[in-house]
Amino acid sequence: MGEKLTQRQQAVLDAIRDLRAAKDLPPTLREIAEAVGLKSVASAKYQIDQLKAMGYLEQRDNISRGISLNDMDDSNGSVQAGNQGTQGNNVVSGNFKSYPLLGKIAAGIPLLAQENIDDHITLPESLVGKGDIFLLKVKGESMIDAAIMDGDIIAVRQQATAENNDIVAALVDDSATVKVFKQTDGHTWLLPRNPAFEPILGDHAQIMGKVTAVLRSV
Amino acid sequence: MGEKLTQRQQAVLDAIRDLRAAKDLPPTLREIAEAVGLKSVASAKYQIDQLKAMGYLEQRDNISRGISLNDMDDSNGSVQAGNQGTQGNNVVSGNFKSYPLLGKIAAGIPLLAQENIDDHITLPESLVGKGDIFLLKVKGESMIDAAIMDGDIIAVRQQATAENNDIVAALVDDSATVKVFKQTDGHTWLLPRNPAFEPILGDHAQIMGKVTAVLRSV
DNA sequence: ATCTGTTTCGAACATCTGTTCTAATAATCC
DNA sequence: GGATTATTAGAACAGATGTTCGAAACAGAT
Repeated sequence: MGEKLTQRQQAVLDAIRDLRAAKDLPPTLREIAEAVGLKSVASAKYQIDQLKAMGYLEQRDNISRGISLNDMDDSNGSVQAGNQGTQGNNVVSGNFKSYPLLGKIAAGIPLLAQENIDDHITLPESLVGKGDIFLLKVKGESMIDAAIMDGDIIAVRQQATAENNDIVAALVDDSATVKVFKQTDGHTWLLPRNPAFEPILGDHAQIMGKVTAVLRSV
Repeated sequence: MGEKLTQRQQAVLDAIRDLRAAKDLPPTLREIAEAVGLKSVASAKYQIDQLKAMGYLEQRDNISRGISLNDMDDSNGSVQAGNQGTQGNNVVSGNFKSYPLLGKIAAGIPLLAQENIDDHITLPESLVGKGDIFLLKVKGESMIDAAIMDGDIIAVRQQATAENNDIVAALVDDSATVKVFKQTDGHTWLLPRNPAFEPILGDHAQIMGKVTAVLRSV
């Protein structure tokens, strides 16, 4: 079983792991086929059979979603010199979670209360980071020089305070805003990253959290 | 949902938890029916519907083994409307696919050949759009005014041509670059969105595709 | 090119699985 | 007891899912 994995096989294994994490449920053959770009279920099954024969996974007969991965990380001999480097820089893999997308913030209600939640989006945790994360849709161009555009979705890690130059989401007059956090001689400022906008005095603002990711669909 | 559970309901919940633990897979309605001693699938479904209405579990429509228990720790009886942001129960929305992250582009080789693929990332299709999508890691600041930073990951929909003002990924001298596509009087230009960079004559460039999404971890 | 082995596809099929209906049974209340 | 509700059962159906087969597409070697 020490064989080297083809790119397709690696993609299938990655897809199984990610899909399982994303939905908290092992994928079906069709889901695998679609995720990997195979147009036939039979092709997915073919790949599964190969990987099964190589010992990379198990599949229970005739059981829906009966695929389970076998942990065979490294330590396996016969690792050819070939593709070792590719696995190192895993940008995203593994943990997926469902994050709430906040809509209009209602005054006097806990941030993550049902009333504030518009939707849920499942994303890789490695993309948005650990902690209590929620999502916000950016309105306006005040942060354009920080490469955050109108309509972008930002991930925010909940925290009551921040450090200088952090990009934070804050609640000012019951509406959420994204700005750069800056504290000087006793005052808190929320700075835009756009010359056309004015800094906001943030002494009475409530820091929602720190921006940990930016997502944009164009 | 403060109702008291009947014996049968408790048995169903226990069975779901036990079966899931035993096989590392949520049970089907028939498996539940057998475990609890119900002779009809419909009876199991009836119980599931009850528990679902009471909020003890979720079930995804028409998805096999789509039952997941809701953590409602009875430790505190006063469960007010403002439920904590229990991240656990997903409202998983949309299709997930595994997309290849391209690394260094090798000359004369099809874009999506094995040699070019560094990794795979599974993302919601709704984020990156439909079509043949691949991912690229952005290097450099040439698109900063389009809110694309160094280190961002972009999703690219493969297509050989583009329309004016599209943001495209193109292959120039065997290296990938992200620019704005512009065609004027017989010439193709690849325009940066940063005054510090010069336009590139793209007549001999190969258009890889159009940028459909931008992802950034900060 | 031809051969050979691998991979993909499409379709048909069998089975698993969720859904919906009706009727029968059990439990509860008056 | 009778009436009402809750629960179970059965069957038929629809959809999801795994399996199998043959042909086609593909890649690599001869």
